[in-house]
Amino acid sequence: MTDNGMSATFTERVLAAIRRIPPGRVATYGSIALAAGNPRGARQVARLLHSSSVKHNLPWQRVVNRAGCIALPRGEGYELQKQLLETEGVEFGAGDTIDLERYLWSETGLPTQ
DNA sequence: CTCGTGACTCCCG
DNA sequence: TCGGGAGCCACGA
Repeated sequence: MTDNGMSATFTERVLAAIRRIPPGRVATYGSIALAAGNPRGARQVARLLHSSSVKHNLPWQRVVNRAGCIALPRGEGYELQKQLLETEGVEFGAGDTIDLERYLWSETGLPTQ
């Protein structure tokens, strides 16, 4: 009771941040964690996605690693994620990497060129 | 309470 | 250039 219900947990904020990623854009685990208030929570973001992506109906495909690559292994969602992103207009370059300079979504105003 | 886990990331050699 | 190791930390059992 000492705490009011307004304080969202890290998890809640992560889910909210992921939901804010617009179609055709991507975010990294680290950027989501940062937006959720925990710059070191990248791994938790990954874990949350793994356990709650489908359950919470999240745009999980818009989260990639810092290198702009899909983190999922081949055959375990990799192909699906890539296709979902391409459908949204995200282009993949050599090595199936996404140009983060161009597609990375930032919540802080984002001057994306 | 403790312990294992993980779709990460950074730092070295 | 590339790979391995360690750090981190919330969540579920």
